[in-house]
Amino acid sequence: MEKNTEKIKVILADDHVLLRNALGAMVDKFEECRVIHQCGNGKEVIEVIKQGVHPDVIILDLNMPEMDGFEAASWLYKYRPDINILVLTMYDSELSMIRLLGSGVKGFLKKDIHPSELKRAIHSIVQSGFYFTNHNSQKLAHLFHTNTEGSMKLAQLMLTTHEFEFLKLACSDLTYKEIALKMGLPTRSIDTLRDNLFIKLDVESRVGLAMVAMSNGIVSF
Amino acid sequence: MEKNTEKIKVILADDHVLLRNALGAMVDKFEECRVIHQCGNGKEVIEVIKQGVHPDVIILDLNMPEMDGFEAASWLYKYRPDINILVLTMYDSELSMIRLLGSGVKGFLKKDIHPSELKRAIHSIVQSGFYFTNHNSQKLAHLFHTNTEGSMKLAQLMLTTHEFEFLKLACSDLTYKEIALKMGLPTRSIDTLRDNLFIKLDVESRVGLAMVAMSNGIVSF
DNA sequence: GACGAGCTCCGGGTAAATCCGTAGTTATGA
DNA sequence: TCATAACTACGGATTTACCCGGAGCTCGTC
Repeated sequence: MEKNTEKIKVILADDHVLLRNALGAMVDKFEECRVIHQCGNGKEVIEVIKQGVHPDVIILDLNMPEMDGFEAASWLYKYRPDINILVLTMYDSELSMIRLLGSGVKGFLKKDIHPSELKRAIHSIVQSGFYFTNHNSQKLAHLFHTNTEGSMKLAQLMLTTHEFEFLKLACSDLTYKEIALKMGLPTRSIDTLRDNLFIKLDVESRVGLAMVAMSNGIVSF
Repeated sequence: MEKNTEKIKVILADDHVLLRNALGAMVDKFEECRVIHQCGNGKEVIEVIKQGVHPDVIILDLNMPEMDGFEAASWLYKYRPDINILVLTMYDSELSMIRLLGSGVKGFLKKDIHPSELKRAIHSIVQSGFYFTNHNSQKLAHLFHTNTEGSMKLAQLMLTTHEFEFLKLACSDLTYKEIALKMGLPTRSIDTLRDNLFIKLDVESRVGLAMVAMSNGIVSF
């Protein structure tokens, strides 16, 4: 079973068993790869890692129950910064990309790529420690581009802890007053948080906030 | 290539190339099945069908660009009611189930099932014309259960054309007044639409509506 | 026709969300 | 050290969202 120890050891995390299995079969067919574990959420990943398993790559889905890709990536970055993380996402969002970069994620893949791209990504991240498609690179380059609107846009997409927490709570039936209570902040501060997010995320209503949060995988549903 | 014509001919529609390919490879490995086409959206499916291709099963994803699973299923039901449709969805939603049943969909699959379940589903829908998991059956049975809250709940989940249209428009920055304009209805009617949907969908704010719409695949994003 | 059910429409009122401008506090860096 | 920016906090004014009750309308059923 475990004969060929030179193979790239991959852990796959996605809550959809069907797709995870299909993807796992595909990765296993890449000759130099071997899926050593499949997990349904971030917690399972961490448990496996804690048991001493040391993969070369972890392919993380963003939306998962129990513990999502964001949280899992943050944990891994903190306690096992040597493990390469490749995030596989439905969305093409600068917002989550920025956050994930902060969590030490070194590669992004949209789910609409060609299988050969996945293969290339795995090799790239193992060999060079990172993987970005041209598309991603362009986005990043554009974001970090100084002097222009680029850097402003980057600043915009850096959400503070409060903003992030608020954004998640805004995706509910809760009143701003109730959200303020939950966050331990005065209602007025919530007003400012909201107003700032309206500008940062380029929306003009709470529904807009909720839509952005969902379409960027920030809230799981 | 096309030697074994007795195989079950499958068309696969999902906008995520990676997952679609992985899934296609899996289905192709089921000995009695053969994926004859892969499509990225509903429009492509319809084009293929119009060209005279006649599959035994079409496996449809719900969220797709251009033309989503709802629209594709409706078209197929109208013009090719003999083709079996199997809907593959991320969500476990009674709301979309009801709507899809009305579009002639005869089988549902959540993306978190085991591969063997997919195989069983394909065979079942080809042989008996339908496929429901125990879970689905229970949901349906519960919905159609007369005399109790069941039938009421069914009625609740049957959205009118206006309600459906409003629900989609509610997932935006538009004001109710603006939505009213777009729909050509007086603002007061929008009020009633909203109030009814609050009850039907068991939420108590517009954000709640948006969340339900998104988590049931009613709005694509 | 009488009836209820479902859809559309309305008035008036309260609470919430949104907009405008202002200002204190911290951290960062020239 | 002073300037700058980012975060937090506030007051007051306006618009929007939400809630309550009522009423006409069509349609199918008995």
